[in-house]
Amino acid sequence: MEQINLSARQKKILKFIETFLKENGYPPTIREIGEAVDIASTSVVNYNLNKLVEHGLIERAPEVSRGLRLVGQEPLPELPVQYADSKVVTQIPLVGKIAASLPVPQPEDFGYYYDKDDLIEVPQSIVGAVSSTDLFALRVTGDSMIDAMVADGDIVILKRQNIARNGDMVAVWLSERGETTLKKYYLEGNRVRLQPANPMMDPIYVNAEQVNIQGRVLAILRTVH
Amino acid sequence: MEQINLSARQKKILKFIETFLKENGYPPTIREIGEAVDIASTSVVNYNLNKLVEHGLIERAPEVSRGLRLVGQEPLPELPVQYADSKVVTQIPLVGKIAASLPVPQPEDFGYYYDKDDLIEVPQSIVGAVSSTDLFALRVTGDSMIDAMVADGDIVILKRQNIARNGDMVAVWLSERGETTLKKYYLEGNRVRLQPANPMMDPIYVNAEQVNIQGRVLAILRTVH
DNA sequence: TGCGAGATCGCACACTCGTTCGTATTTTGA
DNA sequence: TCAAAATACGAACGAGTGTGCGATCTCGCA
Repeated sequence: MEQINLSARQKKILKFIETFLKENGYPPTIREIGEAVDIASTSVVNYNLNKLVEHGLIERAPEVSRGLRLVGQEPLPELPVQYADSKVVTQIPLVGKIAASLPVPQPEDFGYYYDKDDLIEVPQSIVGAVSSTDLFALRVTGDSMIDAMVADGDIVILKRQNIARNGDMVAVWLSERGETTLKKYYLEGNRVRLQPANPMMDPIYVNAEQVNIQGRVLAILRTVH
Repeated sequence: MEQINLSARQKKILKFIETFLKENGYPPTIREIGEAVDIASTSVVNYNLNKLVEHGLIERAPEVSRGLRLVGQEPLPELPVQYADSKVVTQIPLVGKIAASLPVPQPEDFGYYYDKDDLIEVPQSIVGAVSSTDLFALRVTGDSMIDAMVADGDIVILKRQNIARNGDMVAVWLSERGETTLKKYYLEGNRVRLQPANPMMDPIYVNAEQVNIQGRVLAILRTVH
């Protein structure tokens, strides 16, 4: 049995490819990998990717953009829940908070273990058949989402995904404004119309490349005391 | 249900994306699709891909090479989960709708039988130990509750009670105005201050005898789509 | 101290690939 | 039958993207 000896960078790269693929349905580019794991030079990413090929962990198609494939795809660790014969509740990790001034927490920020206190229970009738590993929840802090009809203390239940369909309610990071917001998403040409849920508020328009979709909003939950 | 009507080309494209993805692990480019289905122009492929997006069969990431994803091809739906022994959901009847112009439905209005479709499932962690016979749910219609941060289509989960403590969020019927509203309740002397959940809105003051408490709000649930 | 292999960096070339635009052809509906 | 809408075409632009190369850095080892 060959001993696999990966550097920290190579592990990060592998991990990133895995999550990127799951979220987007297509592999990342060399530059996207570099940005994600803090490598300035594309050639270094290329170098490490070739190392991963040598170890047999990935395959590459030469001269092909996003020409990556994971081999030996390991299943993602499951949430700590029991299976039973009837379906009722999905447990969703409450992984952080969301505010206008904060970017949405990323998976590497919280890893795959969750505090038991930070599990939100949601009836499956609400989240549907979405895989529970794609779900996460954030607590809203501050009143900055008022135009999305979301109050301080509300819990937003999201499906992690980076692209959306028109009309979806999404959590987006606006790079130019340095701002997180919840809006309805409409791609119109090469700009995006972000429409507040509150019908009395006006939409804002942003160039598509400045809109980073963090997840699609499935539900909003407010408990009063 | 909308009838999906695909042209032969669009079917071929969809089929090709599927097999290409399975063989390569990454999606095809527009030109690869064109070559496979005998389309000379990339713009025609682009055109038909957008049609598939309109039908909700694929998703596209703009300006991204191979930025395709099939929808409805998700990995197997997660197995439903549940605690082995304890009961984790309470079923609450959705007995009607609530709007500013309507009084809250009374028990005699809906009796003790409910349509099975009109049962809302709520985790017990949200409603606590409240007897399920005291619980009911209403669907908000219209935008009249915007100042309570409650949108059209939201579901309000209530405990039926006629008195409230200061700070409770309650559904009240204002007899003088002929109006139903959701507010925070504060008894101040012999008048009542009703404070909107939205901190930007001002409270209203009503004589105590004109305030008919219909129930205490336990939670508000909003599902998107 | 000196050496050499592995790892990293910056950069630029050339190909890849989504998008756009003007035009042509086919289909649709009154 | 005619005009509008839908679909198709071809070409070109420009940003996206993999690759190659020389230089620099790190670290173990003699």
